[in-house]
Amino acid sequence: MTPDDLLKEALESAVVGLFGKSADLQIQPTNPQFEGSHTLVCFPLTKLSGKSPEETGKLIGEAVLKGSDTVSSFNVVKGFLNFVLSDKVWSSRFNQINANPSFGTFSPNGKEIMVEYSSPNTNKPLHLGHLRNNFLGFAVAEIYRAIGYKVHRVQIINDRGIHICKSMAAWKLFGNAETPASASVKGDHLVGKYYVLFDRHYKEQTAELEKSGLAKEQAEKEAPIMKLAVAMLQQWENRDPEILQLWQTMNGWVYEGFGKTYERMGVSFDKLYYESETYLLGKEEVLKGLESGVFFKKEDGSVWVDLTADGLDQKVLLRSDGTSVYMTQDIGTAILRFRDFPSIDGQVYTVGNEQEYHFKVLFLILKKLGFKWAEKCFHLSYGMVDLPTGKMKSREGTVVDADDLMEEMVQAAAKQSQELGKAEPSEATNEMIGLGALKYFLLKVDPKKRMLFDPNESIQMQGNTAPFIQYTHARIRALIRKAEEQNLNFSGSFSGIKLEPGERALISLISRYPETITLAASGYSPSVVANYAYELAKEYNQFYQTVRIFGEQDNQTLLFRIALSAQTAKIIRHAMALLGIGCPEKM
RNA sequence: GGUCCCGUAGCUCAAUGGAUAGAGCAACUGCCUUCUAAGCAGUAGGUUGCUGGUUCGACCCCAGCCGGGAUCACCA
Repeated sequence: MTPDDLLKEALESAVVGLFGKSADLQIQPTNPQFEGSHTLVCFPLTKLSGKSPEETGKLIGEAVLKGSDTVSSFNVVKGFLNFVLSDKVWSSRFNQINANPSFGTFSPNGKEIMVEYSSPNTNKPLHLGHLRNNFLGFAVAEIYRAIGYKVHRVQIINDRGIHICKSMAAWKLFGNAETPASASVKGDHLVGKYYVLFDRHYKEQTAELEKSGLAKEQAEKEAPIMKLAVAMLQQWENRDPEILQLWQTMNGWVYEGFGKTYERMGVSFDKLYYESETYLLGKEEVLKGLESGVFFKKEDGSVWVDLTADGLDQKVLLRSDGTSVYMTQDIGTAILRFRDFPSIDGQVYTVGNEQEYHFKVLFLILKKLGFKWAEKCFHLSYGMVDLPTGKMKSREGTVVDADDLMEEMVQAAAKQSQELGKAEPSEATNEMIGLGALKYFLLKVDPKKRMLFDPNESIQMQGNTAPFIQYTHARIRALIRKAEEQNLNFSGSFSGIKLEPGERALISLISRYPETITLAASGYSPSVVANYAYELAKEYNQFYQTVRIFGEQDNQTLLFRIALSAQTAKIIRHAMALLGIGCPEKM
């Protein structure tokens, strides 16, 4: 039984004993400025007791103190009844946790979930926004795995469409057969270069056409380079061998580049879906829906869904020329996924909040098509990452490149280590610290909130950051090494230890770790885990700084403190791993 | 204009309807002969955008305003 359960039981019997019937008891963690760990809010009980909140609290407190040995003392402040639980309760809880090597992970619950993240276009390298997306999706997947789900990590790769044709067009015109090898550039960056080049020429051409008297809309259509890209898209749909070849080659470059980026990021996928392989299925399903009357056709041949009755708009699903749009292929992809994994209990789409409307429509369409699993689909919508200069715009060159940023973070970590005079910081350690700082920075904020990334200030290693937490872990590991050198055996259980307030607080925090993971999972919010890890590290540092562990004379207490430290390090490592962040042994 | 999200210390962020709204950064003051100072302790910093309402109790729920953002394409 956890301390929570013990107290709840004691409280329930006290309330029944005092007032003759049970009531809903509101127990919450005690505000740190008061003594105790658990607080009963007494206001709701005044109706039952017929007394003031203070008196009610006092009555209940006395009854609990007499009726059980769970509580060692209590105090009442206003209507709040604060309990100090007995050391016996805490140390037995600690023994329980200590004896459970898999504390924090739940046994398999037989459920399956699919988490989609990343899902980039294949025409340019990954940027800061993708980093938030990937870290978020990866962490949510890890958190669900921790609570017992079987997790399928997937992405849909937007490998076809006008965007890649733009890069292809520019490469064909100006590339001189350049390859990543010949240019010594990562493939995704090379393809991105031509995407930018396309845009530059496109702008020049439309400007000239406008000067010669064309309307803006007309000029945009008539620009020769755009006409080339559109022609390539049509050739692609007609399976033109030469175009397919070029398309495959350039996508191949991108995949190779992405692969390196993902590897450094520490994310991976169990299965990849490609738009080029799902869009036709989507088209089929839309045509089926047309037959069954879910959709309708306009005079020009385009196919639409009418969602006005649901408070939404009409939405095009097939263009008048029969080609599919984004929505079409998303319908296909969703159906394919539930075909591939019929027993999944949920599908999470990690996609920015600018697509909220899109997913609302998608899920509604799937429901209208009669797929019961439509309600299992969830859009994990997250806010944009803004720069001090405003929104990132790839066309204006204000994007923060993922590869560059990761490299900068690792360099910054190396520099920091050097300035602090750390001994022999290994490359692996710098990598863990630099990337850890970046991941933590992006994950500690509630996903649905927009966040600001200031390149000058965000590379920070003190305070509420991953390096702070990692450092706490490394310090504990140093303690453990010392204990092992001295052949101290700190496994096993402890009793009769007189606990310091900081030790009680630590055990209490550790004890709440499993429910923290559950909370993070149900809210799809790794920030809950991040904030917990920070709280735990902070609490431990206070303990570390007030108690001299190896200076302790009592052997049992010494061993207990080492065991408590070891347990803290273990949970820090576990929690950080859920965020995709490693913890070095030394730093 | 319709729909949705956000507004908390100078800055970046916390706070299952509960106590005197908390951290970090930046500023200032202390603490390394000690288990790692990427640390700890302290000072200062607030009308939680505004106005009402519900409640014993509201940053949180409701209504209205103000400010910021997203979205409403035969784009993705």
